This record gives sequence, structure tokens and C-alpha cells, in this order.
Amino acid sequence: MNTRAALQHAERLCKQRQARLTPQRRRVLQLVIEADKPIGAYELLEQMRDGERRPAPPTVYRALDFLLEQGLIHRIESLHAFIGCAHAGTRHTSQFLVCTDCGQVEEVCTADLGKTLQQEVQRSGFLPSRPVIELLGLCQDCNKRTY
Amino acid sequence: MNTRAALQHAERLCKQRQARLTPQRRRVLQLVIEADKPIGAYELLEQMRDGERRPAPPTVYRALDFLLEQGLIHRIESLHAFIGCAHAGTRHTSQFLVCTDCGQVEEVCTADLGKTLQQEVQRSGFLPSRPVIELLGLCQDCNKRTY
DNA sequence: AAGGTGTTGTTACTTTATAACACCCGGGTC
DNA sequence: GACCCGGGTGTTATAAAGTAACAACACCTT
Repeated sequence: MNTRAALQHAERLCKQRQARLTPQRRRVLQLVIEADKPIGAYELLEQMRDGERRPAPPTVYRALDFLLEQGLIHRIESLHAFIGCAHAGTRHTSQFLVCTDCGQVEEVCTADLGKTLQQEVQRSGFLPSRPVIELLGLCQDCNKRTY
Repeated sequence: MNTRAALQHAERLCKQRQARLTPQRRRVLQLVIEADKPIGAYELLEQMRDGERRPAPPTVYRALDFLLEQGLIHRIESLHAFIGCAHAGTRHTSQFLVCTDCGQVEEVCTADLGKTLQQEVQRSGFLPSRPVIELLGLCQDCNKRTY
């Protein structure tokens, strides 16, 4: 992901929505994007360290909450970690291919899957708000490497 | 879920597999099943309390690990909690409808969804091992109640 | 009896996340 | 300007979830 472009995009989106992408929030977003793989809240805190002092956890969690609300990042439940959203600003249902070997996560977006889920769910009267779809396994590279 | 039947079924399965469903593991399984909604590890520990003394966390986590390996329970990642498996012993890919209001979780099993996922995933060369599919939202009852 | 394997008990600790309260800054209003 | 209000931030403390490491035991095999 191109960090500069992503940050500019985020700024446009927030402006449109009158949401305040403050310097602190922007910085957290930048760190998440630059990590280019899921990064944990406490790892972020380390990267925000300034000399001796490191911000306290609520600092980063508040920024993360904001970024999640704005759809600028995703939370990977099975890893307790966060990654930049590859489709910020568009309505989409993501799935995440989580490599248990190298830790890389790919965000994919299968339209069919979203539909199938909707159908199943509507039949049972369930009203979905947030889907969590994560596939743990081996990415192509790590899979090859095991031969 | 019928607790007695489920426990008997679990015992049969473990016997077949030469896996040891010890009294302790059986007890944890029973507590998970009886809870009838997702239950956290520390809540289980409380229920295992005997007078003053409560077992230490590893006790329950080890039992939970065993039960997960045997496919007798599922872990709901988005809740950090565990529920009994509705299809123990059968190969299946489950989805979980998690009500954010009442906390109930329904395990559904849409064949199509599994297929769609497989296809998507194979195209990208990803080799899946464990799927995590959870839909947070409102169950039918809680949805109605909000009107 | 000796040794091996798997289960349990126990202590201590790490990692992840949140509650509660104080402070500060910018905008509008009197 | 003085005031208030609301959102954002700083800080302390604590809760909740999960694991490492080692000792003890139980059962089976040789």
C-alpha cells in the first residue's frame, strides 16, 4: 500500500465526514499502514515512544477506535492486531487470509460471499452489523516453502 | 443442546480416537455446554471454584485446548469465549451468528459458503487450515424488541 | 523396580484492554 | 473578556485474557 496516497485519501474522507483526523490519529494510521502487516496496540505504543516516555495504552486505543469507526483500518480478531484497510471509503465486506507462518494478511473481497452470507442470515432473521471473516492458513509462499 | 446426549457423544468420539476425556476435561465440557451461550475461561474457573480455592488458569486452558482439538467446542474469537459444538464429530465449516445484545450465538453451517470460500482461496494459492467466520449483529428476538 | 508418557497443580508473569478522572484547547455566547 | 461546552488528550490504576516453566503424580510398559 502507498502510504502517502492512503493518508491523503484518509484526510479527504474525514474532511467529507467532518471527522477530525488529528495529528495523533494520523500518526497511528501512518504507523499501521507502514507496518504492512497486522500490528498490535502495544507494538504501536513502542513505535510511538519518544525517548524515555511511551504513551499510555488509552492513547493508542482511542486512536484505533476512531480509525476503526471511520473504516480506515481493520481489526484482525484472531491476532489481536490491526491493519490498514485496502478499500477505505467504499462499502465492502472483507475477508482476511491470515498466514500463520509469515504473519502476512491479505484482504480479499468476494462479492459472492457477502451475498451468500446475507441470504443465509436473512432467512434466520438475524440482522448483521459487523462480519468477522478470517481464514487462517498458509499463504502461497509459505506453502511452497514447506515442500 | 441436550447436555447428557452431548456428553455421551463426546465420550464415544474420544474413545474411538483413543483421546482421553478425563474427568476434568469432561467437567469443563459439561460447563461449556450447560452455559448454552459463550462462556469465558475465567468464568469457567469461577464455576469450578471449590470453596475458597479456584483452579489456576492453566487448568482450564489446558482442558479447553483439548476440547478444541477434538472439535467438541468452538472458540468465538470476537468474544474471547467458548461454546459447545453443535456438530461434534462431523467435518464441517461453521459460521456463528453472534448477537451483540443478548449474547446468544447460533452456529450455522452453510455449505455454499464453505465452497465459495474454498474457491476464492484456491485461486490465490492460499492453503486454509482454520476458518473464523463470525457475524456480529442482532438476533431475531433482539431485533424485534428494538421496535 | 525403573523408566516413559501424559495429566494435573502451582507460581509467576506477559499481553491485551478499559475505567475513571484531570486537563486543555477551540468555538460559540453572554 | 468571561463563561461554558464538547471533543481530544494525558495519566494512573486496574481488569481481563492467556502462557511459561517446573514440580508432582498416575498409569502403563519393560
